[in-house]
Amino acid sequence: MNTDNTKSQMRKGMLEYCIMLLLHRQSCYANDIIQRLREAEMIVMEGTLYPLLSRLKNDGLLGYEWRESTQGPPRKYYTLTADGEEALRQLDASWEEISRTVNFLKQ
Amino acid sequence: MNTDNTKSQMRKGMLEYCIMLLLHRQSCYANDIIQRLREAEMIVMEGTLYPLLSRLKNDGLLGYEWRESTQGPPRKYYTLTADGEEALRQLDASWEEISRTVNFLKQ
DNA sequence: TTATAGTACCTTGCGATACAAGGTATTATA
DNA sequence: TATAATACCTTGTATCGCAAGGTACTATAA
Repeated sequence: MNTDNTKSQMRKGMLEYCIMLLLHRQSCYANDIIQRLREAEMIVMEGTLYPLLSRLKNDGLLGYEWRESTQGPPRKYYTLTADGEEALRQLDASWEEISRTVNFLKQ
Repeated sequence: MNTDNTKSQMRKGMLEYCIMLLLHRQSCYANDIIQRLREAEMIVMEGTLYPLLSRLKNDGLLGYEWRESTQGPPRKYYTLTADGEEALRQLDASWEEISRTVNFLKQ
């Protein structure tokens, strides 16, 4: 029984949405995001996150700026662009639709 | 902006769960499932559904039986097995967890 | 009887993406 | 000066949804 696989599949598509929800509230750099999503019980790997952030940036949904750190190398802080905020609103709607679907099917 | 792509990604992982929710209530054959999920606003393609049903059957989560049709060729009706019911309960828990995560991130 | 349309099942090839593993660069500390 | 810690990124693999194409059976019309 591969429930773990299905479970991870269920979480897969939600990742972008969750990351955008996070960035809607505050700018973050990669390790911030990993940390905060872990607190929200969603595990993300570095190898997943970096390409995903690049993808969203190339799509114009995210921007970033370098900030110095007192602890090590500089950090790349990502922020939602106006297009990103608009996309997030559409994803909010998609999430609502999925919720409705599941609740409908659960009767 | 590829919101459609992200939206479809969001739905991706939910498909198995939704199909199992459906089969929990009644046995269905493929076109039944496509029809009923469409009513629940979740679009599924044949090329997606058939391999998915085979996968779940091979994992022992679904069984099937052939039934004659008055309208054409016989139909393959799928039903949740006991293992399938158990897996569904675990997916219910995963869905609850994802809901909590999203609501937590939405504040 | 034969041809056509409808229904139902399945497979192949492609693209997208999460993840594991490995790599590079910068900074602080021993 | 060497090591550890932090931070960024890339490559290779496996999975999976989807579009397109294919086979088979049944009913209907010519």
